[in-house]
Amino acid sequence: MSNALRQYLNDKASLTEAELQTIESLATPAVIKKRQHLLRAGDICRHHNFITKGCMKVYRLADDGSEHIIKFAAENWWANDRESLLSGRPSNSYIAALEDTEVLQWTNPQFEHLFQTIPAFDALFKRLVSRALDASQNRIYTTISGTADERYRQFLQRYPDLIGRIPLHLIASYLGLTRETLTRIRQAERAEKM
Amino acid sequence: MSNALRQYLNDKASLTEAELQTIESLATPAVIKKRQHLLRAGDICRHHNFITKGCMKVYRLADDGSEHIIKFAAENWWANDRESLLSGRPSNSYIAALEDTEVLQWTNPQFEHLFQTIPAFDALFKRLVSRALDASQNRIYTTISGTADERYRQFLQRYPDLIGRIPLHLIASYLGLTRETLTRIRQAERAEKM
DNA sequence: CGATTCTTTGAAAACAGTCAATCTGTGTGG
DNA sequence: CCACACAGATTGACTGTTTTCAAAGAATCG
Repeated sequence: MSNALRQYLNDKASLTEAELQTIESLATPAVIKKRQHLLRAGDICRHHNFITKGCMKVYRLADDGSEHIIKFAAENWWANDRESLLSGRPSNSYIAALEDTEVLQWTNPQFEHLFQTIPAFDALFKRLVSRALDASQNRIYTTISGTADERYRQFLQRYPDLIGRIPLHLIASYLGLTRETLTRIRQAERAEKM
Repeated sequence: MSNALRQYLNDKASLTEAELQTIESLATPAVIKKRQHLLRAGDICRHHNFITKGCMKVYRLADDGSEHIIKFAAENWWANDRESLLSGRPSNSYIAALEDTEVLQWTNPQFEHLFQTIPAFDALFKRLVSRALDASQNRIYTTISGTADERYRQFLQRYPDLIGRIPLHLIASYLGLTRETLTRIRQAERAEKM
């Protein structure tokens, strides 16, 4: 089994060897090839997915068929529709692989079991959800307060490792822009530097 | 002491009378008059604030001095800068009263103590933070995917109790619009219905 | 009443979206 | 190895939406 998870957990929490093994033993590995879906709207999200390799997009489709990216998730990120996963109701979101991707999966009952038996794991997730909420609020702020190019600059700062890896039209979608507008922003930026 | 908290907690969690009393006994009431601040950017957020009466805005100031509303909080809502409260670092946000407002306050150590001694309280907050994260992601989606008037309609649906209570220019700020634009959207809506 | 605060209006300018076409690079199958 | 298809990026002209600025009209409060 990949040790990406081990490194991640050791980095983020203090777990005993036995606890690590319990967590690992409940995980099921899965491979999602580029362009394949891990989840579709209407389906119920059944797993917590930890990405050990590759990259995915979490997105929704608007009534007019346009795709809007909620988030990207590469190595050491979690990709799932929490709302569906925790409520058992159908998902509003799609999750698809942007590259050949490897994930580790746990069902929600398995996760609950881990929470109850491993306090440090419970604490880790409290922290993660809490941070995710803060990050989400920050994104709301930049989205409502900034112009298109401020949003793009913020994205560059926050996710430098994603640029070059993710097609620009998907970044545009994440930022709430059309691909053409993003092209023009980048063009203007280049002009500025000369 | 106000029993708004009691009703809220009984509604959201199963707590014994003794647990309720513990929670209440640690709370400090405070009154914030209309237009007064509960928190300013640069200060450290020291309390979890539960609103028992009134209404507040949580906002940030952009470099150009413009105000952008992160959220509104009326009765039975929590208003604080979580990032500052949990990290101990200075806040980026302001919190101000839109009406004369009464809150109950707990320090973070008090909250941690409650989490550790009252499992149902811990579970309640896990749920709250989790839901808040889902709501935040949903708001991001509507913000990046919708037009100004779709965002406004969504707001009406989601927070019908806030309209009429909160000045329109603040709602515009929440939606990432200018007040003039919101006026025009509402005008168009009215025209539509005739 | 006078002073704020809030809302509306109009005209012009800035901004972002749409549509259609082209260009680029990549990879696949013949 | 070439030809073709395909995904991605760019460009130009045009349209539509939103902001900006300036002003004035309601509403509320002391």
